[in-house]
Amino acid sequence: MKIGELSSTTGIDIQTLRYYESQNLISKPKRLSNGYRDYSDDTISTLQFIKKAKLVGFTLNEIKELLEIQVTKDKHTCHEVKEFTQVKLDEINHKISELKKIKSALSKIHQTCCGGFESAENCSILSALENSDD
Amino acid sequence: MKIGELSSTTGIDIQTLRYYESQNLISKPKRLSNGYRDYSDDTISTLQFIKKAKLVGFTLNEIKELLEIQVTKDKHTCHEVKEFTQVKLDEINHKISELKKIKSALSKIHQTCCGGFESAENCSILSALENSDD
DNA sequence: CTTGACTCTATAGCATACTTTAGGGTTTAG
DNA sequence: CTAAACCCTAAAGTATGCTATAGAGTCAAG
Repeated sequence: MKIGELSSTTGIDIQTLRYYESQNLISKPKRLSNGYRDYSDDTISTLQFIKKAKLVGFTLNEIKELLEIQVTKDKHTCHEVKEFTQVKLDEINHKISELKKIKSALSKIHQTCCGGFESAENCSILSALENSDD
Repeated sequence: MKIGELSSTTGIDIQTLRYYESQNLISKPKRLSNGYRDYSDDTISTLQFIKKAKLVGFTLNEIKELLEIQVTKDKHTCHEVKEFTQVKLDEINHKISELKKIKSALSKIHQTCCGGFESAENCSILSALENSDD
């Protein structure tokens, strides 16, 4: 699979794919005899993961760490992996709970704010958050 | 409340506070007779919201939009607010569901990966995501 | 056999979100 | 009254994550 196909499959710009390679987010692909990059199908799921992780606020470096989770004799012990995944799980739980707060505030605005003729209560995200009792 | 106190209260750098002001994320505070900024307590909750929204991947511009939600005679109609909050709610639901997928993959690694002596199955985030059937 | 679409490397530029620097005034404790 | 700790503006610099440009080779169709 050449870079153009990978790009249209994943919706990630060709330049960005080369950039990700330079940052070691995706492994260096084989090359065709003419020097063109020749990607394996596995790369697609890596890139889809990168897109999703970026969406929810992980940096490229954090994503690299997530992709590097592995237990190998010479690199990472079980203990390290357990510890790292726990830290990341805590982070993710925190993110989910913050998103839920923002969600309930927005829901409140969406549902009640425009009930009457310009009823002004809970019309700002901050007041909707403050009054949230869930 | 002077800028230093606001900074230590919120954990946001003084320079960053002035930057947020310049980007109109927080409103311009009153000034003391000596020209020092004099913040009201309201600013704290705005800044806490900014921190949380940043954490979950909103840009400063998106955060500004969220903070600007208001139904006012001359600016935003109910319809606009309804539409905008719906779009943001969809985005947030998407983020939550992506976070949950990553969470369940990490959980799987955390729980099963180190069960035996370097059992190698599901030890990468991608294989844990692929095998996820929830 | 050439033209247009594709690929390559290397480098420069850009948007976002800070962060630091320079140069200066203000306040407060000793 | 001075030194440390605080505040001010304006402008330059930095890190991250792309995005565009230049200059060149490759390939497939007509």
